[in-house]
Amino acid sequence: MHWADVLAEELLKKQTKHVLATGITPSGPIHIGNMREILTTDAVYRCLVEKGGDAEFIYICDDYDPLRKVYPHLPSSYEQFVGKPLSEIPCPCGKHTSYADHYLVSFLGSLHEIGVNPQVYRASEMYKKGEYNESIQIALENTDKIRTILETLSGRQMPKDWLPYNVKCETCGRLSTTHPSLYEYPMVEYSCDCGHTGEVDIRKSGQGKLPWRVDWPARWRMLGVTFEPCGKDHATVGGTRETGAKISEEVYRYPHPGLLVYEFIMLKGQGAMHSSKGTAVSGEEMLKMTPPEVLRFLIMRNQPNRHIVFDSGLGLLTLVDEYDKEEEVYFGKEAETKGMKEFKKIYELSQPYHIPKTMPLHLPYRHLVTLDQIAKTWPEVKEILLRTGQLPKKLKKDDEEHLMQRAEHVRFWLATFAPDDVKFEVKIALPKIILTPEQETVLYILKEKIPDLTWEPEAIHNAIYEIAEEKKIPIKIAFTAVYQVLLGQEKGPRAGFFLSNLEKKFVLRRVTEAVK
RNA sequence: GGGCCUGUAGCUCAGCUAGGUAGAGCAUCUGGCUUUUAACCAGGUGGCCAAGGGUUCGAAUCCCUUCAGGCCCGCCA
Repeated sequence: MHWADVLAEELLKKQTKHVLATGITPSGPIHIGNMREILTTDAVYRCLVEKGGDAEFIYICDDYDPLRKVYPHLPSSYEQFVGKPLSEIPCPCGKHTSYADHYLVSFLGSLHEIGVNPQVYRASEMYKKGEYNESIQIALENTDKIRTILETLSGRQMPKDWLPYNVKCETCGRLSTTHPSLYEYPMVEYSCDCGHTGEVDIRKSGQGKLPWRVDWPARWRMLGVTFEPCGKDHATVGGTRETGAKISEEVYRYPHPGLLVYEFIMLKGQGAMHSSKGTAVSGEEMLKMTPPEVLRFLIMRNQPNRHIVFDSGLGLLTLVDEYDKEEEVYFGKEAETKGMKEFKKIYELSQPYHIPKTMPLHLPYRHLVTLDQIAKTWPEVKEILLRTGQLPKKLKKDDEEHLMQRAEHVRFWLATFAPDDVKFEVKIALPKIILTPEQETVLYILKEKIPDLTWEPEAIHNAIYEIAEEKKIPIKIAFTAVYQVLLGQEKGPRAGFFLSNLEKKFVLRRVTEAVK
């Protein structure tokens, strides 16, 4: 059984109604770990629904969290906002209502693209609407109990006058610089590093927030959460997962949800990825270089508790090939290979939206890598494909959209993470090169031959090969001559195939020019 | 120190949430075809499944111990 089915069945054994939650702080661009969290939840959600469960998938945007620091992606002027809730900081681009919204909007866009559409809750609104008020009161009244839990489980010492409540300073608007000193229902006294001292009435909403370790269990009860994945960093002994579960049961009297721990996604050769440290590959980039169904595939085929190594180099092409193979197996075009597990379910879960009724048109992904470099836009790529008969004349709309989307992902990859040895550029004019006499001979004969050649990969390749053989010129020299003239470099994509994708007229003109 | 993950062919890994004759891709070798670049097809070579113990008729798979590597342990996926 697929892991998501196993999890769904475990949940259904307890009850049929479920709320699956995921919470992500919009403090910066989405990163790769967010992708895993959200897709893991989505997988369980889909399985629950499929099995007749009454499931709800919610995403809680932690936009009431304070800005921790000036992240690498922010201008230094954001120093002044450190400590303020993300929902009350201006948008970096000026187009959104707040800092949090800026990232939330693009985050939701990303989610939509990978086929995840949860119900969105904003922590800032929940606090301001007073939905947290009761939880805040319960927390404050159980201060000692919470302190004991945190101190015994996590082993850290809390300050003497610590309260499970972070006041938002009425003067400077910061959450992280205040020090609550005394709670006496309904007032909390506090002082702030800005010099202000005062007190807030917890019956009024939006005056402060619960610290993360308390906030998390509080919302489980408020929203009836029954399942929520969390990263391995929370899963350590004494971590938020453990304290949260205990606070949930002992303070909020709510059975803690299933807290699935998932492993991190590592970047090949670079270890785990971190938003705060500035990542080598951001989630945004990962999304732009990996077709959505392939990104889902990567997550779905791996058990959550196993780490994933993402290779943004040539490994990405292999991943896409593996996905295509899986698709062929799913549609019965390829035999299932031994050790291929749960391919049916994995394929279905990999679809952002609908499962295709018939197999989508396949074009080797590597092929697109070449074509994208010959032609600059999709219509041109399409034209080549049609001219060379690599696409049926009557291209289905779905297939075209799919191919076009893949071509775009390839283009992004080429511009960013593709290794140099797959890159080339067809030069608009004859590059400044010095040809050896042997190469000139090859090109001269080739020029004579081209007009009568059928413009097909094999014919072209054979023609070049025959010239070399006839003139006793090493094959390699013959091929480099062709690459020199067109690309200005010694290597390139497989020659026959490559030239057949270029226009015959163009090649003839270039070769003629080169031997003039 | 603690937690989790990993250790299977030369390399990258699947198989371990159904215990039942060890799998794929790449590399290599042979042939098709003296065919550059990660070319294509057919076939071959190649593994004491990290080590040791246990459960079992039977273990890569379950349990225990050990060794090695990775990640995490204020906030962070």
